[in-house]
Amino acid sequence: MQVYKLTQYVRKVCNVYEKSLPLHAVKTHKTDIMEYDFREIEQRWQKQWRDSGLYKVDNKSDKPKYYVLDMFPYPSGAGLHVGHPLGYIATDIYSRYMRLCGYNVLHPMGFDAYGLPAEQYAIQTGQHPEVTTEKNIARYKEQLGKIGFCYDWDREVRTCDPDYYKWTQWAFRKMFNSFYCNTSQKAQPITDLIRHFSEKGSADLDVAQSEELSFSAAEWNNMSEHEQQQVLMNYRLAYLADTKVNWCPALGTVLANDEVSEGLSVRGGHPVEQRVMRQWSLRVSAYAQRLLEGLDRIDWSESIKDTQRNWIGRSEGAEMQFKVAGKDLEFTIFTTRADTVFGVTFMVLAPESEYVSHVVTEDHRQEVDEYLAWVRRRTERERIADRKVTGVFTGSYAINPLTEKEIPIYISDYVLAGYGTGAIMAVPAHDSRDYAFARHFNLPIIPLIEGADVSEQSFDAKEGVMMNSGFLNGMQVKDAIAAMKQYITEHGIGKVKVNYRLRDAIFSRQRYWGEPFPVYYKDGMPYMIPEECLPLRLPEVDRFLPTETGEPPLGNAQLWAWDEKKQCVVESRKAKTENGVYPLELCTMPGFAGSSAYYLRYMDPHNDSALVGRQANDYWQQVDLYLGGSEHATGHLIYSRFWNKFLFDLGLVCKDEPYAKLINQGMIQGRSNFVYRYIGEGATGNLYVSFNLIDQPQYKDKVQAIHVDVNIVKNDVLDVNAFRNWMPEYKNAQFVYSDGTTDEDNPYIGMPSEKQYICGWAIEKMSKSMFNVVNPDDMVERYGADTLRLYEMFLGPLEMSKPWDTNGIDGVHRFLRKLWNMYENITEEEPSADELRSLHKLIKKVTWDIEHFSFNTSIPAFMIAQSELQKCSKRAVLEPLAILIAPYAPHLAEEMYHRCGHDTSVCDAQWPECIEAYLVEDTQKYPVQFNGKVRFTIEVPKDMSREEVEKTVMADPQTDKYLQGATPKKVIVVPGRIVNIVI
RNA sequence: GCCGCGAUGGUGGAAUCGGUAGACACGAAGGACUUAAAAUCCUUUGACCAGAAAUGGUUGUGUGGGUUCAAGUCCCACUCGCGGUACCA
Repeated sequence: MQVYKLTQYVRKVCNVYEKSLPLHAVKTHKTDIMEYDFREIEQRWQKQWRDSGLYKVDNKSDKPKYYVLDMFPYPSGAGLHVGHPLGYIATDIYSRYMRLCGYNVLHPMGFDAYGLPAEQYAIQTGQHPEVTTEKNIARYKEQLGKIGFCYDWDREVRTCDPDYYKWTQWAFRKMFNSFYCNTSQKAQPITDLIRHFSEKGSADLDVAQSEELSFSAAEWNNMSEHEQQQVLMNYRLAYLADTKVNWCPALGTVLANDEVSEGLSVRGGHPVEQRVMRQWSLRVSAYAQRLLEGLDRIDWSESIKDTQRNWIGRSEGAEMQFKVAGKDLEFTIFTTRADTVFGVTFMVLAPESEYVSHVVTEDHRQEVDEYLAWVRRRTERERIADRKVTGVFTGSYAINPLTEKEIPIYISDYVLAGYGTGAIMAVPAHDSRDYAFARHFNLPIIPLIEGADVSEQSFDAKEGVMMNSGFLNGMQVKDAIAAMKQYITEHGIGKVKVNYRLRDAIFSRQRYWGEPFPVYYKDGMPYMIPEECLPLRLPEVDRFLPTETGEPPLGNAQLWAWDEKKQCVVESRKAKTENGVYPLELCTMPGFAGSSAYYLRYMDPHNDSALVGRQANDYWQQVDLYLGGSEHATGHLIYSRFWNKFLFDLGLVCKDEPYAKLINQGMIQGRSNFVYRYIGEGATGNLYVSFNLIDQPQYKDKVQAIHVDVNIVKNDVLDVNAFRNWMPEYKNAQFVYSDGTTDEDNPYIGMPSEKQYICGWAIEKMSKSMFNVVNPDDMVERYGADTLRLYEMFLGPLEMSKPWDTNGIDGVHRFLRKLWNMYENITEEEPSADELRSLHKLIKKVTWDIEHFSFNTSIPAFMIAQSELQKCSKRAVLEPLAILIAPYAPHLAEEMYHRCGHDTSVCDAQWPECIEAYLVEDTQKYPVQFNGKVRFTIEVPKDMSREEVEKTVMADPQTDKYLQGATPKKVIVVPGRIVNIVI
């Protein structure tokens, strides 16, 4: 008895062990059918493709071009999980399909290799970020390589490669030397502006600028070089300015708006505070209107276009001047509700507004200073979390230009310095924020729209008939806005103005691992390193932390000064001692610098005289299909469009939009599993209750859910031994199994028994901390790349988020094996009509699916065709079938195609054409409905007329049964579809 | 709050033009093969009701209305979930 149980135990342990082995390794040998040895097949073909350069792409071809791009991955230390390749598989399918359709397809891959995580890791471990980055990239490439993508690796780019960042620096230099002309609506060389200044000063100028300056030509010409440079900074597209920035103390750097979410850094979740610092910025706002208009001409999802429209935030309104009572001072506000001027009962300035110091009266100074200090102390996060009304009276009054009444001027942080003019006219009756403020400070609220009840809340809608508004009374809101705009323009009180929410991008990072700026400082004034000296290489530092004096990490570099004469980098200390040697910029560029134009570099990756050669750019034009996550909507996808438009203005690229079509893939979520630790009375912390029991009275609310590694759970059944071995704290775990028995009822502790421990589950983000990460390598190892590719697509629609559950993968693996078995003995027989119908049905379906990016629906179509053609071994069917599946399962397809007698790659075959004639069936099935309910179906000849179908149905004996003697009111026959009899 | 997306069996999902809802796959149950297990194959599988069975019926796509001969699909109102964004004047 004992002996028997022991052998049984040994066997079961072996089985558990075998489960983790590749399928083919445990398969018994079968002699009747050939084995699907996916490992051998995949490795052989991957080598063959590599050796033959099958995926090398040429910039010259008679074929039409097609450019497919995946979003630039950041090579993280964690490697890829199964969610990452989803989009890459989709684009790979599309690329292979387009190649089969006769296109010259560019499908490159590279790495966004600069970034915070590698540097944080360097700070912690002292390892150079270059070393870890190199290692991570190698790992990524290995993982990607196993999945069988058709990337042309000769075109790989890395943002941290000097040959690459040379062009990032080069573009920055160009931006520095450009300004944006509003009249021509494009970037122009700064030399044009200098000429204008020397001829006309600031007159007749309509350009993008930080602030409005006014000077004559004479004044300009009398300025020192230093002063002129200072003025020019107001117009450059890459400019240095004191800006209110998001400072993240934990990361020791400034972050862009899109890198901050709810007051925390997106990377790492550290608190962020506001600070004023001298930073490089890119004048993205100059392009706001073009970025907005461009959206109408590109094929992107409506949701991402909407996100960008909101981010750009165009609003049409008016700027108006308000005089300050008793002072020779007026200030400007921006409003979209010019119609509400008669209801303005107070004014509000942003705490940072430059007007503040001018309007504060002596007796209010202390109170105001205290308030300003308090506002400054608050972090961004506190401000968002705590929305209570705060503010302070300045002691001054403004004069309403229409009512001539005096109204108090307040300061409050609900008015933002960075938007409009940093000052507003408050209309409490029709703006909820002004309303809350007015209520708090007991300020008057004057309703301006008939029927609006403002006793409880403001009436914010832009509709209704005006009242209490002088000459506007009786007008509709829309008309009143127009009328008021005209009035203020004519009376010189203000002007019509369009405002954008989009702000300039802060471009400096106080970090090491990024592109160095090609900039040195002469008397604090920045100068560009000559173009021919690029790239300016990232120097070595001995530590990656800020210097003792608080300078960025590059301050630690020994070799980091510019010798203007020798035109080279020299020892940092010489900047203090030698003439003609100047300090170099210590900040580096942000993450989006290197990813803004990478798609252009892929077109011509080895060109050392241009970012992209004219010919290469003319050939590839722009990205035809871009696929990636929607999280880049307000970051990369705006910057990249901006960067491209700038290069377009300079005549360096031929298209003003980089990505013609954009698809956002959904996220692959994790499916987490849980065990339930008993924490009730007498708990030892060692007892785990099966999921199906946790609602029973003795366990209810007495268990604690704990994440368990999904890799030791199958179909929600826990491998209890693997669990005990998983972590030391679970070594002595005891279980209450699904049938209520415990380990004590099962004397052989440690023996896998029939008793099952059922785990709970939840759909969560795929992450290490949830123990739900599934690795693509493991999937390739166990099932093969082709199975993984198919299963990733099979999971659901590309654009939708969906959970990963490894359990379903067996189904597609079985399908591939069955498909493979059809190719054993291929014959030259003529296919039957049925076989041709199955094949051409499939051709039609798969072609439609790929063209509509509906990859998930193709897999069932293949499965159905496989089962219909199970017995077919005819080359005339099997060969096109191999081509059809080639985009999805390239290794297997290659093998099958060669078995059909070819010695060239299936990649260069021709996509089969659907011949409609084969699809035609001679009969047609009609579901017959009575009052919309299907009762039976009839089968009639295909070409039967509507009348005859009706006659046939009415003559059918089953019809009498459902009519029950009644006469039909109406019989609807939809040819080829349905019959509905209305009684 | 605002904007966008979504909701279909135990699970992932299908239904592409308003025309047989639940294809395909997983899971589950039962069976065959096997000393045994794995693998493989076969059958059943939305729910409910009737029947020994064949089968027949009712109900059913987040909720409530509507349009239509016919609605998962179109219209109106709402609920919940996910993502983005937030004093943007």
